Amino acid sequence: MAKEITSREENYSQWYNDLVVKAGLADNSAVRGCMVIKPYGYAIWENMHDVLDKMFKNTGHQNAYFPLFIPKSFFSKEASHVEGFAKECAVVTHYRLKNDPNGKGIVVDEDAKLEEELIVRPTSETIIWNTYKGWIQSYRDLPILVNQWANVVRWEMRTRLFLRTAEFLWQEGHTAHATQEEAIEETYKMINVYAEFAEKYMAVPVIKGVKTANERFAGAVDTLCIEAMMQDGKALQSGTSHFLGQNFAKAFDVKFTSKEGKLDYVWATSWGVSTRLMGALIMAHSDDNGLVLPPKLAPIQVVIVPIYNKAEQLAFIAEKVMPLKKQLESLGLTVQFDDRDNLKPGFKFAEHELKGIPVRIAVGPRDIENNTFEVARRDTLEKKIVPADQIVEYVKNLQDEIQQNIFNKALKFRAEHTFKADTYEEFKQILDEKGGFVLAHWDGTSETETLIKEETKATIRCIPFDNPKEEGKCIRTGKPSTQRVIFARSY
RNA sequence: CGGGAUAUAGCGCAGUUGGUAGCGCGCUACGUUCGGGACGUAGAGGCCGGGCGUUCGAGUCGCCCUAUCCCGACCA
Repeated sequence: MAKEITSREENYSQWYNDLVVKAGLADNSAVRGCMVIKPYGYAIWENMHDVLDKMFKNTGHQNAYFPLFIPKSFFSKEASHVEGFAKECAVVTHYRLKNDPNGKGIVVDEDAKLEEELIVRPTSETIIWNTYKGWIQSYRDLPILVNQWANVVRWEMRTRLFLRTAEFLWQEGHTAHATQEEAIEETYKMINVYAEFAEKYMAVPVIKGVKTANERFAGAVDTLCIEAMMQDGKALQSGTSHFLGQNFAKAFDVKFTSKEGKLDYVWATSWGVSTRLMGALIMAHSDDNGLVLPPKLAPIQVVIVPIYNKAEQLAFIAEKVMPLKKQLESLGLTVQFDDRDNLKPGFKFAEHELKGIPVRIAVGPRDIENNTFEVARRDTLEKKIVPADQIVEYVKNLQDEIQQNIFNKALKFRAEHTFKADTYEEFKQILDEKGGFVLAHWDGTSETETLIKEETKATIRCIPFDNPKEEGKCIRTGKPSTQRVIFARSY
């Protein structure tokens, strides 16, 4: 019986995959590139969902739901949106099956061909804007601040659990505004919500910034994003918020009468985060013993393991543990008493570490005798004997301490893996040998960015808000530049 | 869509020159264990991805499908 989690240093992607599967988060599905989220993984997603949902509602948004299927013609209405999304989509062409006339099995009934194909949504801008057209006549109908929790499908050629699956769960906010200023404000507001969620709940430090034209969402005027660094030094785009200008309003002919009685197109935003956040969470904190979950999102925050060899002993321990469990629960903590009798304590310890449970309390004869508990924290793996009268407060504080500690650790890691490069040689060397974020000058053109991408596989992750201005020369072309931007290889 | 690989028990794999299927883990029962991934004994579990062919005989050889994985192009 071995844990068989590959070491991070040896093969990062294998380590990641192993962890996702062994920790009971997800499996590869029988359907190509899709995933099965297991209950434990889903519990984490549910916690993320609940926190985000509350944050959206606190910023004035409401939930709604739109169709899974989108008529093909909707996609041809916004020109650049077609470019970006017309390709890798699942397409429904028929609506009926029949028994195979030549033998056994079921075949598609060719007589049941759809007049117009339906596209399984890769994102919902088009169907939502088609709907908004009917909702908006006057400035009094604005703003519309709607969010949708849904699944979407993008038929990617290369897939990876959580990071890029063919089907994934996400939320997409779609807002409509009377003015450009208000829409832009909304775009910034939501990227700030994402950043706050990432840092305060996921304990993942992120950089907020704006995407370059190359990396911009298809159909957007501007794309804001949060970028996180994984433990292999690669960047992960963790959330985006788009200012769509009037592009979709024009494409779907959504006009409103302003206060002044003038007819104008409405201004739009869209923003989303997905189950990819699960990947970020895993890759940002976990170690070779398994997951390390931030207490604020852990499905189980405290696990209590009894150590005993006779049934009476267990009963005795349970008697001592139950009041503690209740006390901790009354403080809002989720506590599990792991009294499974077919497993040894050592096995349970390893399993709870694999699952990333922040705090483990062990209770055995020794503790009963001394009136103590053994408390182990997942982030540092340190163990401490705590007197019974201090245990509740200790465990409560430890939750906050772990939350803070793993954030600090990730922040430190990012700082240690962020470099400046002033020449192209230096730039490439850092990418190959150290990885991480490279701050470098760039001449501001798409052509140069594409060139650098082709030559080094690094892309501009974002231009951070409040980026310091600095005179310099583009590392690739030598042309003048006014600021450094963040380059990195990414997922 | 190119290039490579794989498909055998729930999972991970072995299976020689073709002779009718095995190992480890897990699972079930009982017993001993229990402060860092225990052990013994006894069990259960397989249309060898699908189809066609070669052969007395195919997990093994040939052809054709299909699916999955890895590397590219694409991407939250």
